[in-house]
Amino acid sequence: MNIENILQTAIIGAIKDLYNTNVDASQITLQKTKKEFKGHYTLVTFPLLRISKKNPEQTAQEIGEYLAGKSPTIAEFNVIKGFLNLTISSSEWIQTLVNINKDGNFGFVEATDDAPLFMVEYSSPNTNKPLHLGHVRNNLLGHSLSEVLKANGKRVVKTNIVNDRGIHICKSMLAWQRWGNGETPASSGKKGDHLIGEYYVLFDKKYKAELAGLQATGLSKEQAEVQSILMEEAREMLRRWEAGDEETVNLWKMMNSWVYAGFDETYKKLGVSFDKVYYESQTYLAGKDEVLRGLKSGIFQQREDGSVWADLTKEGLDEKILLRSDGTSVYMTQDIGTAKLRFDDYPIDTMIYVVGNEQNYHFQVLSILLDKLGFEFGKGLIHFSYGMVELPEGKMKSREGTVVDADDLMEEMIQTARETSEELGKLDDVTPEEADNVITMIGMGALKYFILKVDPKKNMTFNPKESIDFNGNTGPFIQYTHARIKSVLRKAEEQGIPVPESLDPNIILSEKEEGLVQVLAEFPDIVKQAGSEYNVSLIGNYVYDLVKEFNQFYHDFPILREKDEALRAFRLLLSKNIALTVKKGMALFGIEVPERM
RNA sequence: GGUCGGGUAGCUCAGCUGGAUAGAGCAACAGCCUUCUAAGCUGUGGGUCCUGGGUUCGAAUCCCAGCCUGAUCACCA
Repeated sequence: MNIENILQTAIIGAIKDLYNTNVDASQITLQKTKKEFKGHYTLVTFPLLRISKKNPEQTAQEIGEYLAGKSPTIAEFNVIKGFLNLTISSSEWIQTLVNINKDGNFGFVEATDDAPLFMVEYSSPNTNKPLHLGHVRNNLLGHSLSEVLKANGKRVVKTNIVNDRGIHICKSMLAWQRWGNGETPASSGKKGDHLIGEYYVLFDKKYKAELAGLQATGLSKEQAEVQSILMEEAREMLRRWEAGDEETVNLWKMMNSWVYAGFDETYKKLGVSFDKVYYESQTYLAGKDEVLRGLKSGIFQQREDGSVWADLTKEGLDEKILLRSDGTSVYMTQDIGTAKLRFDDYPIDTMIYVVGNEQNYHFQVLSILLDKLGFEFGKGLIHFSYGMVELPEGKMKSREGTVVDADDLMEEMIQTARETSEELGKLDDVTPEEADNVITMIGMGALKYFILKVDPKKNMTFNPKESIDFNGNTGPFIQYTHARIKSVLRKAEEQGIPVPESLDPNIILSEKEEGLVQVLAEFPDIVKQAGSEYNVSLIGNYVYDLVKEFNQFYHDFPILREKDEALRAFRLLLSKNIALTVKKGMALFGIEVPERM
């Protein structure tokens, strides 16, 4: 039972005794007191005037007097206009801190075997090019959301659907076959996904040259596209693949394995992982069966040309094609198939798709279709929709070479962290291995925090320069503060000052100290809110607040030089628990915090 | 054109289940290192919360209309 709940209950009791009326918690507006006023929590009395039948000041005064007289929790109160500001007693904050310290799982709920099962799909790469900045946001959000859900006591299966089939893959394959001279990741030293990406680009280049050549002979653009030999060869390759031609399939397998090795490296560096990976090459046929089943039961309709459609005009949407006239699958068909397989594999309660907001419509439709087909999670599926990542110069465009490659970006971040650290003479006293470790944490922390602190649904601007700024609301600042706290704790140990388990309840605390405990105590609510709203950015902004408050405190109130033993004990225990909470909060972002930096 | 987002300080972003004088960081300027880590701290300046209506004791927050902006509306994925 936290202080806010205690207050709420006390206020409900006060209203019952004073005005003989029963109210529930939702009718009580309790908020943190603004900094410029004295107090910890503020009761807004305006909504209660109907019950008290008195003016705001009188109501606030009456409730204040009642509470102060009855509850030892409340040390004092003041009334400003209709606002009742309540000051919680120091001993209550001290008890709160001791309780937090005792709770090894502070802020986290342990999952039980029958807890709701969430499946979180994220990443979803194509195998014809390396991951870029947009994927970075996707992967970080997916991973972080999974961690937040786990912290809320949910069972989570992280999944990835790899788009490993289709014409785009064939383009890379064809280009490699034609112009590759047998180049492999091993022979060239290139990362597999980058190697394949190069051949995809090469195909595009050659294709464009071919088109230009054809157009030079007087053909229109459309005519040239039809006559293109390269494109026809790519299509032919796709047909051979679908027919199971051994040579083609072997080439496909070999090149895909290079890409997967490359992706694995990137995922590892990003710190993301999956419990179950699906491949579209293995799921796209299942969707077709589902659509045919729907056709048979009259949910879908077939047109004269053989194509199958879903009529969603009743739902306010359009008609949607599910099978082409030649019987082949479209994107939606594949997603239905993948959903079915997942549903067969796991007792999913909630399915979450971490996919960019350009697919909002797609998921709206998917939800309806799955529901019509009888999948229980269909109606309740959640599209965790996030906005685009733009650069200060504008949108990323592969054609214009403004795509930021994920591997390059991470390397750049870590490199900058290294340069800055060396410049400042940090890490002079540690081994090169430790230095590398810390530098990686900082570079990756900067990147992850910068992206995750922004509300997912908003488009954001990623400024590489600013993201590597080590001041302000950044990952490194949080990591830095953590390192300082750990330093204090280390020094305390060296000096033989123990971090206590319990505290003298009669210590006189400053407002700053009480305020810090108050912020610390909010952590479980923030985790809960982030989980229920599927908005992970709340975590980052909370941790930043906590860390910032501590940093300010840290300058004004020396911990180890405090002469009063009891007060010093309090500050040590507070520091320890703030460090721990920062670590837990950052872990929800997949950000490591160093012991020293 | 239909649908769905977004619009808050010069810039990047919080705040949005309605509450007090709208907050951070960056950038600018002025201070603070014999002190538990200065990757820090303190201070100053900076606002039509897109506009106009409405609901309310009270609106950045809710409702309506409009403006700007992004996404989407394919036998692409």
